[in-house]
Amino acid sequence: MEILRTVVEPLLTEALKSIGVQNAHWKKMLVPSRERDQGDLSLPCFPFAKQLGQAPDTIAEKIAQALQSAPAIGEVNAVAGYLNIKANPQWIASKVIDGQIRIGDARGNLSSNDREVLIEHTSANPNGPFHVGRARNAILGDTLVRLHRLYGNKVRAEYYVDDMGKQVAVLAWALENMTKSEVDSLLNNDDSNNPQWAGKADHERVRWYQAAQLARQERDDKQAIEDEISRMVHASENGDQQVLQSFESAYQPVLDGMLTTLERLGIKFDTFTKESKFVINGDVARLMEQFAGLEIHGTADNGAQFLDLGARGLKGKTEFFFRRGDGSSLYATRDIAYHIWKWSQSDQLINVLGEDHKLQAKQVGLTLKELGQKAPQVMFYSFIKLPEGKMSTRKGNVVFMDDLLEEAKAQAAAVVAELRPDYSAEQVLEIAEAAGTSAVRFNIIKVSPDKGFTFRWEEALAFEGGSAPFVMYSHARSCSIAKKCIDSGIDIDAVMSQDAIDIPSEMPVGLVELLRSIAVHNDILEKAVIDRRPHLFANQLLHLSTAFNSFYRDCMILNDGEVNKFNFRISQTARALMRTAMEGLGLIPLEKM
RNA sequence: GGGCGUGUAGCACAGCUGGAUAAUGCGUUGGCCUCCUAAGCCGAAGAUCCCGGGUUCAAAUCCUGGCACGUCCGCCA
Repeated sequence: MEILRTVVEPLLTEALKSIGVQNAHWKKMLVPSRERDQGDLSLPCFPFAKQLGQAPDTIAEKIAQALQSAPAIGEVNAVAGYLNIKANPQWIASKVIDGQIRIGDARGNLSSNDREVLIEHTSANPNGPFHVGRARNAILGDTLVRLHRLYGNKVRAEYYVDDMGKQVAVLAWALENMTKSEVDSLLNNDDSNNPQWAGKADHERVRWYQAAQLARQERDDKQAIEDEISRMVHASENGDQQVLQSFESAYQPVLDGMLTTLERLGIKFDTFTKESKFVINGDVARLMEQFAGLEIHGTADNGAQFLDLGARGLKGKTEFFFRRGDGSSLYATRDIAYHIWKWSQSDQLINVLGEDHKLQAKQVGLTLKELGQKAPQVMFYSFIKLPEGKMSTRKGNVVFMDDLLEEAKAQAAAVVAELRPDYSAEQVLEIAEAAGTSAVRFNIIKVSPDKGFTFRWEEALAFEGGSAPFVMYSHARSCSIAKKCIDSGIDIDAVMSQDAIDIPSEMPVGLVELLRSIAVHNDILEKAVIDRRPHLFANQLLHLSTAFNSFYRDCMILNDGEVNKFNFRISQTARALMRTAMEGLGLIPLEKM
């Protein structure tokens, strides 16, 4: 609780001086209390024991007595060698009532500094529909974008389009050289695809891609196919406009289909940058020339070139190849050119990458440093597995995002229809869409990115406990009560702007817990943003919602047509915080559900 | 074989820049709707924090050695 720390630190400095502690090392020992019942900030007194020649219990006791009181400080107690300080709930309440709690805006309308953060995420090869595994990148990346905006940063969300290389070449080749019946027969007429996605290019064209992959292994003329694809790949890497154009017409509809899926999850990008840009404009060629002059540069027998990053701390295989024997560039080389360009666009770079890219990211980072540039920050995430094992399109062991979202909506609709029998069918579907997509997002956001994650339908579609609908429900309740106030003729604007609001001297536990949660809300947002750990904020929103529900139980806002102004103001603050936090996580803040 | 990551109640997951009685949800279980949305609230039971050693006043957290799982170790992307 940082707002409490600013008050407590000077007082604690004095108190510690009075018992003989002069230096300020203790400041980093003053931490949020682990035992929430005990306090908001705690100072373990064990390290002072040796210095003062006294028992930690005694020291804690002495500090407690020497600590000057202040309006911010509620209880101070000394327990088992800890000095525990609890904020005065009335003091927190006064801060809330005075509007001193930052609400924020995840849509980016409240940027409070001029730095711009460029967050690159997703950047999936445009060769097929998103499955749940690939979507973890998009959901985490978009959440990071939103949280930065909520925090007050200017953000640019960027998609790096892989518009050259083998994967798109295969897709382009297939679309130009294979008929539908060929594709169908190669895939054994197995159309397990959901017919609902007929006409959606990512689902349609991926069949050509898959069929081509089989053709490359099975067909009699497979060598000819390979030669042709190889020719296209190399032409693209040399910036051949005609080939690049044919690639684009192959992948663009696929990419559009993928983006449609993401849009349903509230995910949007500000800019798209094509990989070929840096080949065409000569950056890649110049970069390779520059590499050749570096002291860690090396050349293989066939003329391929590399940098030996072993000298820069890379372990394992230390040769980082940036140029093939035939002189063409490699993916990582282009990625470095891309990063140099990105640094010209922004002060802070963040990439969201799967754990399989760790080595490559390390190589790019070290090379950028070798060139005198900074390495980007990276948020890595572990892969999503299915209970049956690794997700694999080839083996058909895959859950498509489009199907998941449909299923989520259908199951949510069943729940809504049962819980709210009086709602119209249209209303039910609207709520179901919001609850379903939010649930899917939240399910992925709330776990730590570096934790392996097993996708289970029953968990993704759980609509209670620690889920998005739980949060949405708390928020909807806060909206409902406000609406009720308006409906009973109360001028809520007047209540909100009224200066003197009495703060009750007695507070029920639900209210106190809500105030404490509000008081740490922005601390946790900051930590989640700086540490790139969105799940921390997801957790906070869960706590805030739980606290709101307890407050709602304990504190009547509307009683016999009379509004309790204090409770109403607290409720409205919580409502605003829940709303912006939900937007920050990409959940849809319905006002009624 | 080497690098990196993960291992915490039946299940899932938080805590990991050392600090108290290891938090939360599901599941199990007991209560609460004549009272602002019960998708809710309140209570109970449930944990050798993967294993062994070490550092420390203090280890789930740091070091070290194992084990298990994931991932990478392409002149692929």
